[in-house]
Amino acid sequence: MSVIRGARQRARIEVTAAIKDEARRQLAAEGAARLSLRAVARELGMVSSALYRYFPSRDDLLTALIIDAYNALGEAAEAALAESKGVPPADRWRAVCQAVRRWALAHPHEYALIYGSPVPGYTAPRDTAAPAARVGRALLAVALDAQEDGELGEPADGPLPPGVRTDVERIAAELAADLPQPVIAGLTAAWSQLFGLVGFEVFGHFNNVVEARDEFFDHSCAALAHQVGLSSAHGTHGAHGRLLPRE
Amino acid sequence: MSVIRGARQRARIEVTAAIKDEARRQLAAEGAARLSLRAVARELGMVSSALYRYFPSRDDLLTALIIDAYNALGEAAEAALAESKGVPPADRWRAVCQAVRRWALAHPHEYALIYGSPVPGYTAPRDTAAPAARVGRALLAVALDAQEDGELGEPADGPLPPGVRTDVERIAAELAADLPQPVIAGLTAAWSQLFGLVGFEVFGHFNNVVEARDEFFDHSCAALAHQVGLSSAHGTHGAHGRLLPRE
DNA sequence: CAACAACGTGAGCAGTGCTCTTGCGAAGGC
DNA sequence: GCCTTCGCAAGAGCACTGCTCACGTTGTTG
Repeated sequence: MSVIRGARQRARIEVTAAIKDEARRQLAAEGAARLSLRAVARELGMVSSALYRYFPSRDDLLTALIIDAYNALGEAAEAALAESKGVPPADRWRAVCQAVRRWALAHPHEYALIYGSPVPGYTAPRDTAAPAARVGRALLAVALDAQEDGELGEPADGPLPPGVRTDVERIAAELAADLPQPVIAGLTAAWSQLFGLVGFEVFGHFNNVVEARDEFFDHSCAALAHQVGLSSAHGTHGAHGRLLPRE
Repeated sequence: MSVIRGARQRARIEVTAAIKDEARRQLAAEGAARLSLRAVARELGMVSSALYRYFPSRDDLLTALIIDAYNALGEAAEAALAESKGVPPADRWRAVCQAVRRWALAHPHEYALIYGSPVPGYTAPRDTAAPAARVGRALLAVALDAQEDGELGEPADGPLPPGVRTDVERIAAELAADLPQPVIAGLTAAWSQLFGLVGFEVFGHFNNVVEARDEFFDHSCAALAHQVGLSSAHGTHGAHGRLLPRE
């Protein structure tokens, strides 16, 4: 299984990786719309038709890049989660959010590929589901660890509508997350709202509106943490110097 | 100025409108990526090159559609604002949010055009700024009216970071909005977070996660209203039957 | 009426995704 | 060791795209 069969399969793996690398380069430079199979092949010194031995279509290449992007973003979030072990839950939350934001700002076209308009066919393949869930799982882990340490309050929202309750119960069962129902609901909302904040910044909707991007994002994330039920230690509110070094 | 000069100018206006209509049709049917100048010209019974007398390039056509989409969404939000005059501020807030969501779900490709990945050139023209601001202004109007009626509380967030304060002061001056600073900050965040919620639903990120979309969105919007400082009347929480008829 | 500008036409260029046939060289069974 | 099979690259080609340009036609205006 994991044994390398021969020179042929090894070459195939290498060429596939080279194609993805070059495609990612063009994606980062020009955006998904400008990504061209022929240009990738040209840069790699092969004929365009040869590329179809590795990816059945342009959309399949894009799908591969989508999965890679989800994984890269997920890794960034998980790294922030691991590094912030031990700090107060609200600060951990902000650390994970900032990691997501930083990755998005550093890779705007890849971010647009996964959280912008769904371009290939308008239906995401099944393979993207698991990588796409990694950021959400990282956010959830913050809440889980906070609960373990007894630092998780319950958000004082109104009662959950019945449909939301069944959704929340299913989510709790799937992820084996033994959290209060309002926390899971708040977490789901905060998850999407985080990408609202990040998307607005990356896509330029904050131009001429918000200039102090760093501070505004951090402040808004603190509010999100509160909404989820993560108690914030007073005083550490504006001091994100140690935890989140600038660049 | 407003007098119609002759048959020629009248024809120009009509043809321009016909091109935009057909383009909008193809946009709604297939998405921005599949929109083809030649197909539009073909459908209109003219030669593709003739189309360049009206729009200098494909991107210019798309820009026109973007402005139209911003205006259509803005009108939907403003209509909800006008219709909900007199109801409690939190309910008004939810009504405007639901209007935005409904328009987005009804016009997913147009929504993707304006709030998805920025496709043309990666820099939005200046003409889009004013139409793009209409939804934000509608949300702001809810807070302004609430303040007039003395129904605006102050969100109990931490103190605003200094950079955010200057941003907020500039926004308050530009829009002549005499609101508490934390309200403006919360409003800006809620504005972007609203599009996080809507975008996740339209783009399918809630698939297999949230099924009770209507209830979840309404519940989350109530939380957003609270974050802004709009006091919600208890009891009307889950009853969105009268205010927001299903379809 | 004549000059001009706006407009529609068709050919053409460079580029795209994708298919198909052809030939070559490595992998594996006898 | 030979031979068959299969994976792979090459090249031609199809249908399509955005866009340009020279050419007539036609409404507008001095």
